[in-house]
Amino acid sequence: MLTALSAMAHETRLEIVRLLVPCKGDGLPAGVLADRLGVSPSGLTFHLNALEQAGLVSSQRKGRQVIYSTRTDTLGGVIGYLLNDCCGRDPEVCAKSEMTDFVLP
Amino acid sequence: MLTALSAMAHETRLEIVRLLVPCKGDGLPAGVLADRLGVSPSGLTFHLNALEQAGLVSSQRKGRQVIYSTRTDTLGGVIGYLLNDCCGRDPEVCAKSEMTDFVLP
DNA sequence: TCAATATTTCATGAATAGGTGAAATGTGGA
DNA sequence: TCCACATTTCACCTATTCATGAAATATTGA
Repeated sequence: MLTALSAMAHETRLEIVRLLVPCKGDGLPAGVLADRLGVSPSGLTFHLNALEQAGLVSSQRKGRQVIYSTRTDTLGGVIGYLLNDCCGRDPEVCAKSEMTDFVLP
Repeated sequence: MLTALSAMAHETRLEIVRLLVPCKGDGLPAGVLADRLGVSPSGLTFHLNALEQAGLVSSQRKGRQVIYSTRTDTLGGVIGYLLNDCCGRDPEVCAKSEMTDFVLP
């Protein structure tokens, strides 16, 4: 579980997840991700490996491209872990997590 | 937001949060945390600083002890950020986050 | 087979995280 | 005031993370 949290605790990797989630099962090729994020190919691979090892994304070769997509089960699992296991479904925490206008203190 | 995620992406710090959440506003003194976690005083301070800077805990001196408690608003905010901002309230992610029996893949 | 495209692997180096223990600080009681 | 307790600060060291660029690998089409 920690590896999944650590994996998400990086700007580029969080951005990868944000780009992939709306694409659902279709995913996006590594090259497109690299372009949109403005990172080098090898840099992207580094981060994709971290996400894949954490079970947050999966990959599938299609021709000469490699398509990456999110694993919604793991993604939900991480959030559920924080909500249930770590915060014990504390009512105040849960209530705040429903709000969409949160700004860091 | 990233600092909060990074702050939680560490075993000791996650454990601190888990110990503090059920204590609500009462919190726990640093010494008690150090004992329960089996970490050195200076090591504990290091992690408490990270959590406090991320807005996840707050501290208050009471006599010679320093009492730490969680900030449920930030805690909920982090989870809400993942759920709303990062995963766009994706139905599958949300559904999985409600489950309490998740095991890492 | 050759060349072009897409991605990964590898070696290198800088920056940061985090553990340890000694010293410093703040607080209360004798 | 002096001492004990509770916590923080500091210096030091090691391991890890991450960025970079060159070389290697896989795939397709000419």
